[in-house]
Amino acid sequence: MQGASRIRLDEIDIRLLSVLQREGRISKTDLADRINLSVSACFERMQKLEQAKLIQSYHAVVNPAIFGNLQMFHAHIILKTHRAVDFGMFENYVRQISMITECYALGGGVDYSIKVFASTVSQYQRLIDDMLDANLGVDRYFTYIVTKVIKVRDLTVTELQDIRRDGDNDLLAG
Amino acid sequence: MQGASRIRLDEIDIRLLSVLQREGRISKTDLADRINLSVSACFERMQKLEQAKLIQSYHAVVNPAIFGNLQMFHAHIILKTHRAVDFGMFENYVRQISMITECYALGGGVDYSIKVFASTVSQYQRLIDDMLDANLGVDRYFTYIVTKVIKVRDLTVTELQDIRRDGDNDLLAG
DNA sequence: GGTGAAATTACGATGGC
DNA sequence: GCCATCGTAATTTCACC
Repeated sequence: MQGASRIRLDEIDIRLLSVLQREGRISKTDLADRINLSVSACFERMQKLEQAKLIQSYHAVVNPAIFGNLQMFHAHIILKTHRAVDFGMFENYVRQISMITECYALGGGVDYSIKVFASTVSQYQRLIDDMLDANLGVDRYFTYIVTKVIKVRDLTVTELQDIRRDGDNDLLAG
Repeated sequence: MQGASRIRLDEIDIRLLSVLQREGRISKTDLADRINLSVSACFERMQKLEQAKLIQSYHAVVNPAIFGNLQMFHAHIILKTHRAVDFGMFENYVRQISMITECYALGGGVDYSIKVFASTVSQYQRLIDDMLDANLGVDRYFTYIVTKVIKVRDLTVTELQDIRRDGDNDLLAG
């Protein structure tokens, strides 16, 4: 964590963050009401949280099916060689492909996991073929087509707090 | 897609969505400036897009390291039996576990992929052990610890448009 | 660090093009 | 479908506690 941790968060800050996480465009007046604070006090806290980058950004969520539904794919990827330069090349490649929305390096036998969005299976396969043709040293890949989305969400601040508390207990007990 | 597709989107709508996707808390006045529209015209379009649920929600992104960094895990899960009731039980279980932030049903040999956040490996393992103890009919599971996040982003409206266009070309050519 | 009131600016409805 | 106006409401500053 960067300079972010320099701020002490009290209950009010947590509630402020919780509300903004769920209602990113709520007016400051309504927000102040919600957390039982005067508008100006609320405003100052909000500014402080933004400046400290504890609030990183605000976004509208646009219906992803706006131009028709897309198919989601997961893939696991294993490289031929495992030097820093090999990883670097692969990572730079995926960063520039917009259809690849997520990429993680994994511990164990698989090097990378990627999430891909495409209109069709053949469009996805074209992306994979292009990747294989790009001399990135991909040894093997495994495609997992997503047949159903059961759950997708971000952790709320309350959940972050709960997980951390529970994890700390774990250390004491273990 | 629901009733959402009943609206024809022009260039101005796309730009409006693009701006709000990146700057979810921009004032309507600034938004209007940005897309070269009067405030009232901009306001009307924005309302229309919200009512049509093309804009689904607004959110503040809170620094997830606010209480210290969490470790991310991916897991693949295979059930013993594959009746609708087996899938239903598993899916209801993961829906109520907040540390599991994503869950997808996959085609092929693996039934489910989940994304889990935990403070420590042992906290993660406790979640898995609890899952195994819950009589969900889990046959096997594979844990993939995330060692590095290369990329995480949502698709922009422009990218959604591009993917769709490219996918349509694909159908014509193939 | 919190409040309340004042000046500035944004919002959202309405009527006209 | 876009623009201009206008009363109302929200925003942001500031002096004070």
